[in-house]
Amino acid sequence: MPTIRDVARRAGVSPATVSYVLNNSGPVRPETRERVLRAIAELGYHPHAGARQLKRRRTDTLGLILPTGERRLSDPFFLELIHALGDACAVHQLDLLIATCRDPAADLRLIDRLYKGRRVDGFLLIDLRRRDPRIAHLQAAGIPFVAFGRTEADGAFPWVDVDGAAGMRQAVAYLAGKGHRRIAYLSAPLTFTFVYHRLEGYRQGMQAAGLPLDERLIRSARLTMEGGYEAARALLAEGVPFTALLAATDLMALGAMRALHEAGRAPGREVAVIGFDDIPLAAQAHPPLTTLRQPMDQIGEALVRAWLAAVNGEQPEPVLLPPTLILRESA
Amino acid sequence: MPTIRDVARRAGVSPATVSYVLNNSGPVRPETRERVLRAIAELGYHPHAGARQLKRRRTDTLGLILPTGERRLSDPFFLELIHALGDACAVHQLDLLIATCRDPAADLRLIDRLYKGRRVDGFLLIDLRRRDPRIAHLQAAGIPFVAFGRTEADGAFPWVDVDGAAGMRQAVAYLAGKGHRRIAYLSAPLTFTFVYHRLEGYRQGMQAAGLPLDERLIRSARLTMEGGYEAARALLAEGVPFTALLAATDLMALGAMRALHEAGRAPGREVAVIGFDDIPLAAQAHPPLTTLRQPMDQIGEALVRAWLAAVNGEQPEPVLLPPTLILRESA
DNA sequence: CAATGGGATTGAATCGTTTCAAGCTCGAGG
DNA sequence: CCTCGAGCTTGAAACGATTCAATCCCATTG
Repeated sequence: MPTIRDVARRAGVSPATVSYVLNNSGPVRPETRERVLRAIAELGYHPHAGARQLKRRRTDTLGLILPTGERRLSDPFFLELIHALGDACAVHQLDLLIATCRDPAADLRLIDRLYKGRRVDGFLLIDLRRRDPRIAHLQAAGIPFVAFGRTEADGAFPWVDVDGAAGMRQAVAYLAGKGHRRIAYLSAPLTFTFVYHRLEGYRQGMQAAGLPLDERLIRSARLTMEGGYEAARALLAEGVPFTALLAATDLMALGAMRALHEAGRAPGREVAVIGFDDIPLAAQAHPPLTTLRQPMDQIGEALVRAWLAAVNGEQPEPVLLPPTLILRESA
Repeated sequence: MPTIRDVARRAGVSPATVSYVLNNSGPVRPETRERVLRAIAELGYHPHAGARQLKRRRTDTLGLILPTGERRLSDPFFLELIHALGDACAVHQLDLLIATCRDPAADLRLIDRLYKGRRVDGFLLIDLRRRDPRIAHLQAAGIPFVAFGRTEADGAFPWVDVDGAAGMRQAVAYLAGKGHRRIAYLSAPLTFTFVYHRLEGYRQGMQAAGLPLDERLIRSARLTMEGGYEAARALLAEGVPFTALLAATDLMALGAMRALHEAGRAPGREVAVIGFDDIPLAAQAHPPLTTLRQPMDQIGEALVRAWLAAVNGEQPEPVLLPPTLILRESA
């Protein structure tokens, strides 16, 4: 494999000059630059990442930790997120390092190992809890990071999030506009911040629409298809009347639709259903699921941008992106 | 951040000794080792990845490229795969670098950049086509890799795969054993090797069971839920009789179940349905989907193991893992 | 008691970059 | 014709580990 010296020799210059050309630092005469570039191309030279890293004290690598213990992230949404992140990283010439962590207690150690071992310049936190110990740890250790999602305190740390409350308000308003008055809501354990915000949005929406808030219409279930199915079944079994149903995630909405089908209350026709996320499955459901789309590309881009700022020692402003109501046939 | 010299100074030894302790290379007296380990712990020292990389000519990093162009990998199966890989990497103290590539033509260049820039020691190929240009490229360039899946030629390269043909044979045998004679099969574009193998397995299974092969029962569709839905609908619309249905993937099976429901032919009761993959959604379907489970943990482990061998210059034997028939209520 | 030998330890070179300070070239100005 | 300085270019010193060869220590043996 050619090194910078080989390039230098071939171009008849010194390694320093090659470096200047590579990084656009330092003044280089156009014809010299030309010669260097030609030599690079001819040799198929690529700078050695480790060596650069050693000297520049930068890895240009972003660390993403996938929790895989209690709640294994099997929601297809995360696959979309990974794709979006990968794309955004590519745009900014960054690499994406993914680590999994079975033991939820061990992820702090994993973070330390990756950062102190200079494998990554900083982290991207996903799957945030309302009280998230990772935040304090990272802040205390002075490790740059950006979170996808917020914590309860909304303390001063950089995050990017989708405005779940606004989304749900919009959904409720839409349903209310169509005459629905009894709108059920499938929530989930409030450990996760986004679940909490979305529920708040529902409440605010109901209030804004002047609709009474019947707590019996609010159910908590697991964040899976099955969770949605069971919650909807329970709701139907208890005979609490409702004409529309909002779910915290698409997956739950899909499960709920299943329950409605089985109960003979055709989703879309007899009961309006709206989900959240717009996973690929949503469009393929029957009927196609009306949902609030998370702007994946913007999320990826915002996260990476904020991450870069954080790594450069800045304090990037939080970013709150609006979801978009995608009207399909389920509502 | 402490370096190896700091540790050495604190332990009263030379950097060389610390290195020996860290890597278990070279002889070190127990009490010296003890002192060094204490110093490491006290300082919270982690070796600098870049520096090691530079000297050892190893990154201990495995590259995974997610194609994201034509066929964006939105099948939840890939999320499971990523998890399994991450876990296996953790076991072997490796890091997992994920890159996405929008332009299908550009992935060869991406491979070169990552490898020649010594960001990874080798690659993991997924989503294999029957004729896959990446194989030739990697072989020609002498870049270590392991594929998840095979190509048509089954040329001499290391791969790990799940025996799709065996799985489908088993599924057909199971159905035949229950008295089914007319078993429909939802296939997909044969570009992907696994699709081809699974179809072959179906054919072999039918033959082995002494069942007639009615080509009208074999449909090709897209590898999505919608694809399965449409294919099943077409099948029903044409009135070709069948009492059981096999699909190339769970996602397709899920779509087909939807079509059966709509046509009033209750899956599980009136039509037996079997999928392939055992994605998390399968167990949550209604009825829960009988399917062939891919042994994710074994796959991850086998891939990483083979990858390590390949990186060490060996020619690891291909590994063909058997899927397991998971009986649920759909068949 | 001196020589020997093997295990433990160390000094120094090296991996491939970046970057500072120093050097070179060449045209303009005195 | 010399000096000066701007603009390019370069030599060499890091960065933080690994590893070979050399040295040191100490117990054993003749």
